[in-house]
Amino acid sequence: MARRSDHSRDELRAIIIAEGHRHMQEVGFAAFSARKVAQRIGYSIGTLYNVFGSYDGLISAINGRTLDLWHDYLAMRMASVSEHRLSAAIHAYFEFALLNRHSWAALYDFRLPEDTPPDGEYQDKVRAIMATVETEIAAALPPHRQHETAPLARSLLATVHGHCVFTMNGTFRILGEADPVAAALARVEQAIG
Amino acid sequence: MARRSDHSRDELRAIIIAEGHRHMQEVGFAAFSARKVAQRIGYSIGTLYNVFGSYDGLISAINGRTLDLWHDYLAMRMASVSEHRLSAAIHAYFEFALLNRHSWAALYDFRLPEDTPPDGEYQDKVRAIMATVETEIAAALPPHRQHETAPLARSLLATVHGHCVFTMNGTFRILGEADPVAAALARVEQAIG
DNA sequence: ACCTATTACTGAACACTGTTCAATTAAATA
DNA sequence: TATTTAATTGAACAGTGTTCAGTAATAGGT
Repeated sequence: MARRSDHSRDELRAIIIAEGHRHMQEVGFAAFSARKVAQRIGYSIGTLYNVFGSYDGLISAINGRTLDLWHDYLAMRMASVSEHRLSAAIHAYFEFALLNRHSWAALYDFRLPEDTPPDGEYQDKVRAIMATVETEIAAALPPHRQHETAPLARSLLATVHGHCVFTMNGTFRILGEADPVAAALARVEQAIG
Repeated sequence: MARRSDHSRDELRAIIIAEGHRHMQEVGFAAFSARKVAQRIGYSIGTLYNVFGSYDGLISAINGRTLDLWHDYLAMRMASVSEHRLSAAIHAYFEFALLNRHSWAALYDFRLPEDTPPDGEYQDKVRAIMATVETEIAAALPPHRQHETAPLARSLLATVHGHCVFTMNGTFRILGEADPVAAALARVEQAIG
C-alpha cells in the first residue's frame, strides 16, 4: 500500500498525469483504463478519484498534458528554423500527430458532456498553440494585412488540422492523397499570398 | 422471443442498422450500447453478433448508413441550387453535422484496429461523397485548370472538414471564431480563384 | 403426417469497465 | 501518549463487449 506521505498532493497529481499520459499513448483512448493507470503507479483506483474527481477529470488532465507537449514541440521546432517557417510549422503539426498518434487522437476522441465547457486551464493551453500559429501568420503577412492576422490564423489552423485529421484517420488513404502536407502548405501559401 | 421467420437475414440487418443508427444519434458514440440496440428491436444480444460478427462490424455498418445519409443530404441540397453552389455545398456540409451531431461524430470517434482498413463498401461511400465535391470543384474551375480537380477537391474537402471539426468540438468557441462557415468559404474561394 | 437435420436465436457466464463509499491506516495535533 | 484528521483502500454495483452451449423453429425427406 502506498503511504500517505510518499508524495504530496501535487506530486501525486503529476505522477498520475505522467503515467496516465504514457498509458494513453500506449493503448489509445478506446482501451484506456483508469484502473490500469492506478496499477502502473502502485496506487488504488480510489486514489485517482480522490485526486481527479472523475474519469473525465483524469482524461482532461492527460489531454492538457498532450496540449502542453504539442505546444512545446511546435516552439522547439520553430526555434531552429529561419526560412520557410510556414512549411516548418505545418510539418511540425503533422509530425507531432504522427509521433504521438494515440495521445493526439485522444484530444479529439474524448468529449466532455454537452453542457460542460473545458476548464480555463485547458482553454489556455489551446490558446497557447493558437498564439504560436498567430505569430507565424503575422510574420508572413505584409504590413497592410496585419489586421487579418487573428481570423486568418484561426482559419489556417483549421485548414491544416483538417488535412492532418484526414491523414491520421485514413480518409486520405481511401481518397488516394499521397502528399497531404504539400496540399496543406499549398492552401496556406495561397491564403497568405 | 423473436421468431426465426419474423425477418429474413437482410431485413434483420436493415432493422438493426436503422435502430442502431437511431440509438447512436440519440446517445452518442461514448454511451452507445449493442445491448440497448438489441432491446430496442426485441432481439437478444447474441443475434447482433450473428449478423455483424462484432461490435466493430455493427458500428461500421451504422457509420456506413451515416455516410449514405450525408451523401444523400448533400445531393438533395445541391439539386435545388443554381448560383453560389460552393457556398451551398459548404453550408450543407456543416448543416448535416449540426443536424446529426452524434452520428456524425461517431464517424470519427470510432476507429478500426490499426491494421484493419475499412471494407470496400465503406470506402465506396467515402468516395461517393468525394465525387459529389469533385463535381462542384470541376464546375467552379476554369477550363485550363480542370486537371487540378481531383487533388484540389481533396484538399478543399479537408479544409472545410477542419473548419467543421473545430466548430463541432468547441475549439472555435475557445478561439472566438464567430463565423466558421464564412471562414471556410473564404479559403475555398481563394483556392478556386 | 412424422421424423430428422439444420439453423436462427437465446441468455447465462466471463472478464472487464467507471464509480461509490464504509472501513482502515497513517500522520498531525493536543 | 491519546485523539483527531485526512489519505488510501478495495469490495460492491451496475454496466459493457464477447462467447457459446443449449433451445426452439424451420426445411427437407420419408
